[in-house]
Amino acid sequence: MTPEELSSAISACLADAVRAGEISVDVPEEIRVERPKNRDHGDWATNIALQLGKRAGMPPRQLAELIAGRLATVEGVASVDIAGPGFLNVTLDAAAAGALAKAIVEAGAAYGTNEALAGHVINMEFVSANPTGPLHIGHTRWAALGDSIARVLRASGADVTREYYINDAGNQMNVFANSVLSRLHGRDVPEGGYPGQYIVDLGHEVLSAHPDVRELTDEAALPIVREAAYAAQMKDIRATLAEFDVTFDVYFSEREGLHGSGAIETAVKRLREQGHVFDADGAVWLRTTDFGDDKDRVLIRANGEPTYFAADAAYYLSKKDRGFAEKVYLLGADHHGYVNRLKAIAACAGDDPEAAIEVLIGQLVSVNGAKLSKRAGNIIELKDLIEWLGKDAVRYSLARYPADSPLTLDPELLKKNSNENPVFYVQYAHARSRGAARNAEAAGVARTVDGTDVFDAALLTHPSENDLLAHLAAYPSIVAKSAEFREPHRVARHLESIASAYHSWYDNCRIAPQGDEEVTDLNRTRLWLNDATSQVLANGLGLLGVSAPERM
RNA sequence: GCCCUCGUAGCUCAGUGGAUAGAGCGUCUGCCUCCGGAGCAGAAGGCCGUAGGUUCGAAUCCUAUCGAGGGCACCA
Repeated sequence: MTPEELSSAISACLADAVRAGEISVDVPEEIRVERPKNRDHGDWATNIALQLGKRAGMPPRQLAELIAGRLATVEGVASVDIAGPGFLNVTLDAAAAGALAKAIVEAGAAYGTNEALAGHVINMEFVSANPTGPLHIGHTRWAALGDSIARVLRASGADVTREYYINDAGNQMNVFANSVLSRLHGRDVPEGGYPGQYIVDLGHEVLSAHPDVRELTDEAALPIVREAAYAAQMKDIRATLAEFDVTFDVYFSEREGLHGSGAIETAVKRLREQGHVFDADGAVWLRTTDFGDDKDRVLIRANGEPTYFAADAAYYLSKKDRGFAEKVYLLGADHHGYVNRLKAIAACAGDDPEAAIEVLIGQLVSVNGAKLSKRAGNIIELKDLIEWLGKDAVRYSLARYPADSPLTLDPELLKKNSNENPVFYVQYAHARSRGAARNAEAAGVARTVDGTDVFDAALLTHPSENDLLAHLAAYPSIVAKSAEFREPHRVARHLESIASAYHSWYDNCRIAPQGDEEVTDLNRTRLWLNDATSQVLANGLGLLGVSAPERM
């Protein structure tokens, strides 16, 4: 019996009591069932009686008794106790709890997926680093978390598109091109240009593609250099993201998608039709103050050039037109002033901003003692971070904390291949369970005998088995919560609990027989539980973009 | 000035109304003739920034205050 099944069983008990006229209260849709910290409080506990007591006009303990009496008769429930002011503490039959092990193995990679967000069509925009330089530490947190959030949302049934917005329009591209051009001629970077050795390297790349570019006048060379350097830089960014196991479904070019296609002009026109555009001081404005912004924003400058804000508006409409009802923006803490403007755009476009736009703000992350990249001009490059600490360690340590907490990573810890390092602790649990399975197989233990599954859940009676099963049982609801709150760290933390429960179980319960002992059904049943643990760890690590090694 | 985020163990951080506030690291004590000791079992360590409020119950919600970081462009 899973916590979800127990939850609906309690719900049914309540509904039954209502039908019988013993209480009068609205039965909540979802009843939270939690794993109590104290083992004396049973396998699962709920405070539903405390919550409903007031509404039902009945002392919580009395309400708890109505539920407990019914719940105790449910198949798989061994006992129900009422504790304290009205907590319900439920203990399951070993067989009812243990059946889960087989169910997990049979579900495989699908265990933990759910349909809570089915029907949601979500666009997630993140990273969106400018194509004028390499990815650095400022991009890593959202790269890791954004990708994991997308995976968790998909695991909950959502239709997610990961999008990277390329700021390839505007003056910065010419500044970038001028920097590369200067370096390629051996000159210093002009005032306000981009520093860093990588600009020189880009120059070399441009030269190998266009050997004669140095013969041209600067004016003639500039567009060639710009396009070649831009392409080379984007290639570098994509390669780094690939190394980080982060993939995007869409790379959206501002230049092609908005400026080249006339989308900005169209967007201004559409917003004007909605009645929120006005002209003043020679410029074209959007009246965002109608929707909570603290000042109106310029769309088209007095000189006729569209602002960055106009591009934002057009980009919003592009997402809307492409069918994304929900648009998620993952931004750094330095962009929070942007949120109201963004929502005002949605409102001006006639959408409900709260439903259409979700902005997640991430605090910056720092790494103690990280080497600054001379190549890229004294920043910490993501590429270097991956090479230094390893992709798994970087991704896991970022996924382990919620985005809004300021974070300082300790590289000395991350480099350790031991239990001091949480990523290795979890990966090791997986590798160990695979090793245990190999060992069991060598000892003649198999989950099936003559084509028939051998599994007797009632044999899983050890307290550590009960504990491990409960942690495995909670996994799907952790994934669902993780998707609901956009917080993959919940998955990471739970995997650590599972790893701990597994190690403890491993220490207490042998899977393979010892010495000359016969292989028993207990060995076979435990192999199911072992393999179920491997499966859940692998599924969870997969959501975090971290590998689940067979051996370490 | 206005706005946002964060103050929890020595350190890095979980914990979005429930039972004795948790994990990892660090410190201390035990456990390897037997499936991976990259492990397990245990100990010590807390005025949950501070002060009020809400209620059966608050680290959690509200108000104030102190501290840290960030934001308030016809820049991109």
